[in-house]
Amino acid sequence: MRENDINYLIRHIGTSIKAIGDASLIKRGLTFSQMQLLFRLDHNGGKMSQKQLKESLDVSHPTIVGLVQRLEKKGYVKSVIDENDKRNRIIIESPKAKQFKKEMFEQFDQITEKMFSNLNDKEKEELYRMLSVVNDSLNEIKEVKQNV
Amino acid sequence: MRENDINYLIRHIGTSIKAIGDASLIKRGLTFSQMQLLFRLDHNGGKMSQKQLKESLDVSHPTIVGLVQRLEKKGYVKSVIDENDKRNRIIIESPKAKQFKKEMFEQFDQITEKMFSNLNDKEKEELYRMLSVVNDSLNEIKEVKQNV
DNA sequence: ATAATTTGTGTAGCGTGCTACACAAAGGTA
DNA sequence: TACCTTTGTGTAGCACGCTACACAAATTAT
Repeated sequence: MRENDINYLIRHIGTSIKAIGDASLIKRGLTFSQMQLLFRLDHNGGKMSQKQLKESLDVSHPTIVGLVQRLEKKGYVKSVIDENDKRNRIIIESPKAKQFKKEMFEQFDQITEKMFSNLNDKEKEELYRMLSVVNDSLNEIKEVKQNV
Repeated sequence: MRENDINYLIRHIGTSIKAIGDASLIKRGLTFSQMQLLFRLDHNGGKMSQKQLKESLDVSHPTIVGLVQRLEKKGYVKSVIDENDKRNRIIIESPKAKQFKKEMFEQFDQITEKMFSNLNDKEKEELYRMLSVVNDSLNEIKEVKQNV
């Protein structure tokens, strides 16, 4: 076992998670990444600035712009300029999102639960802990690179 | 902790691995995914069919086509039609790849090692084991979906 | 008050993953 | 032999990551 085997596996799992998530959301015209955004938005009261969303999901700002634009086009989200600070774009859960969110989120939980069903609770905790350690290391590495 | 926190983390780590890998390979004009392909190719004697590569990396065939085309354009790989079976495309390590591979692979090992340096050997083994379990579950889920 | 900087966003363009469609080569069947 | 199926590739087109560049609004400094 080499370290590269782990990162190959992580990347491969990431792709699979996305594929399975996308497949089970296709009926609603949503993708896994779009669902993650709606999830965060809802758990923050259904109203966040684009900047907050970017930080919550930890992606680049062009990525957020794309996600929001596609969600808005499909009517899951409305976006308006903040009149108090016109640099800010405020993203708001649409009535359509509110209407479907209960069943959407339940379905989503079911899927994600199934993905890890072959690990027991203790293992899941341990997996989460180790992944957090790795994630922190990677963030440090990225910061160092930025300072060079 | 919820299952979705794990898959968020996995996807986020995957993105970070790619970003760090890409950044450290940019001097050679390579990406992390391209490097993974060169790695597999080299460990299989420097000569594989495109089909074999696709299966080894477990990606779709259009993905392999893209990777190979970009690597060939940069001279890291040569691709020829198999005269015995003209459906097959054979991918061959170029002299340039052979020349640089020792230092490239050493550098690559260093980077990947650093990513998991905050876990001890036992933890790495355990992480690898649990990820393998999850990966197997996901492959099963994907197969079921295909049969529907 | 004016100029310089910071902040938040948008666009362009690329790599890499995917599915869907198309096609030629090879193999199997009538 | 002629037809049908399988196999391996290739292309089109999309989503979603990213960096680099651009710009207006807000803030800070002179």
